[in-house]
Amino acid sequence: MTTPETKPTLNFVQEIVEADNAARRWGTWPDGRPRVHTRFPPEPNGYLHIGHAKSIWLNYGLAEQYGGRFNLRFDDTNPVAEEQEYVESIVRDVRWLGVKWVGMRDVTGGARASGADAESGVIFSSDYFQQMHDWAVELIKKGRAYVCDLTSEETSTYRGTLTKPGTNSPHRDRSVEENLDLFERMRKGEFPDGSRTLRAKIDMASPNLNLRDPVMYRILHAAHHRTGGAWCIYPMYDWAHGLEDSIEGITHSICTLEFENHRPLYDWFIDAINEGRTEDGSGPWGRTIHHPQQIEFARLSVTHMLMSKRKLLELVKGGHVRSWDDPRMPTLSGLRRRGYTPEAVRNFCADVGVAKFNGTIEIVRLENAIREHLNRIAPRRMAVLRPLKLVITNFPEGSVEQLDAVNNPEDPSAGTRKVPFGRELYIERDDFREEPPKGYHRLYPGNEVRLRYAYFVKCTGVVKDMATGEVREVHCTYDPATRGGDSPDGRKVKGTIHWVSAGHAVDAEVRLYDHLFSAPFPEDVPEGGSYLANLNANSLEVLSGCKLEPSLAEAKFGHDAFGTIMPDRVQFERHGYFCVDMDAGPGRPVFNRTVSLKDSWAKVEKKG
RNA sequence: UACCCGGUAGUGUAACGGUAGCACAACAGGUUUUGGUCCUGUUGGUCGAGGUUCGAAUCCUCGCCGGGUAACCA
Repeated sequence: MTTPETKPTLNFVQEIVEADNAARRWGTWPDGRPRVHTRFPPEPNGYLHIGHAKSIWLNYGLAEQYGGRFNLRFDDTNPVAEEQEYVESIVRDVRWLGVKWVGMRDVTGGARASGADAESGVIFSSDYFQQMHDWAVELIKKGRAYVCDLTSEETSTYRGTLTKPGTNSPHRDRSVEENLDLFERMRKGEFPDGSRTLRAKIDMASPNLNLRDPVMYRILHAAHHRTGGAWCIYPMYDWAHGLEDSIEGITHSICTLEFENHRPLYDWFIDAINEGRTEDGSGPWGRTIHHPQQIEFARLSVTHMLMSKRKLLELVKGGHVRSWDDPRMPTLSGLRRRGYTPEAVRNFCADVGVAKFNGTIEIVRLENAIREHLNRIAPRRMAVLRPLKLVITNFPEGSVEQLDAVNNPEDPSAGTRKVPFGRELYIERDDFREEPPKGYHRLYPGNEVRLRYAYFVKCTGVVKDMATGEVREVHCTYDPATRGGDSPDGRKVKGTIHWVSAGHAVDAEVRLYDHLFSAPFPEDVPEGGSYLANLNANSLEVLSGCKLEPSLAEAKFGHDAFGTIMPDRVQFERHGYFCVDMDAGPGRPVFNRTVSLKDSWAKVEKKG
């Protein structure tokens, strides 16, 4: 073979995985392929956003491309923050992205799925509470953990600071027997919230604060969304997470950069459990447990957006947006309602790449991704958003023609449709000027333009409101020889504008969106300021009385088997991509603008 | 002023000791029945100083700058 080796460039995580695979570091699947097993471990305390999509794409993508497996696991170790509502929304969003997790049930053929179907295969960390508890007892017996009676304030004081070492807890040297007894009584509920903790005995002088005897269990007499009242002690993230990964046989435990300092602890806990264990189970504590590799990557940041769950919640609660799925939100439910496709979101994630540098992606990259996909798949339609009446004075009164319009120039298989044409039309207000600026190619007195897929028309005059001077109607004549938009005499026009027949137009509401935050870095605020000051007052513009070509009356939004909305998406020619909003109903069309088309004329005009 | 991690065109990401490339953005032109798409071209970069080497974005040292870390959150 003389074919040049096409070496796909790998991101640093893929490089690690490939090196591991080459060394068979994690063994093999029954089919002989090297084992790769990833997971996405959200806490069910908020809605997923575009940043989570990057993590899901990374984790699932790895499993997919290396023939591995992927788990969807809820990290539900804190009963006070977590709710079933979030579980449902997260499952829906992960499914929407096109991910297949181990044990996932697919429902097709128009069947209606149940809640159990939706969550089949989904894992909950809380299912491992008993195992985690047993391992904690083991660490106590090994002298690696102790019950501490310090209050949270005292614990914090004893921990020291970034520059000063901590001090040992006075309870650090309790006997194994006493620790066992106390921990058992913690579990049985004998002590009030916050009165005691189980801590790992590591090193109060470590420069890594995570290693200064971290808390493994806290007492919380709170009902858990899954386990109810079964437990009143709950494991902390650092203790729980590696164990969850271990139990599931996760090979690469991928998380974001801020967990880099936690990796030594992740490793310490598993090593502590493995102390006294052997591969063949001959050790005093039995068989070694699996020890995954934690890998950290840079989380996604996008200009004009916010990813903080807390702030997103504030936007919803504070009424700055309508809901979690407000089309201006960076949530996956918001993007979906806005008209984004899972393909575009995935392409965007692939496009921005994976590295350890904490940067910020320009939002145009996201907009570019959805334009690129919708350009290929969205049917074209004509819609007049800000209507102005156009009267063709030499067109026979009462006559209607059906003209052929191409559905998608990028996709010949999409075919054509008929669009009705008559003497009175609507055109865009912006497509007519009494006094055209330099370089203006659209309609103005004396100028000839093409009505897309229809005829050449020449502007002959205007009708104005006597009182206000506002243009009420534009009058023109048409050239019957140019039917379809071609001139037999070879005469050219500079402009082509869209139109809708006044007698056939469908009235609609159209919602135009702009960045939720006008500042590229909304969180950059002066001392004492709030990111809320960076909200864009014009992020939503609602237009009513828009005129749509009649075929658009049939546009609707549907649902998949799990109830997730699947809106129809179209391009309004010369405007942008739009989708049907879930507020639409029979006889009440409502469209969201997903993203506008690029507009080089607007750029020119702005410059003057 | 402790520890950890980073720093390549405006933005993001490649180059793994051997020609600094790609995408988006910007700019210029071409095609066009969407001022869209598509095509062509242009501008523009290795944080700094030393060192190792025939050769350094890459390895070493020292600076500089940025991020993370002191929840009984994850």
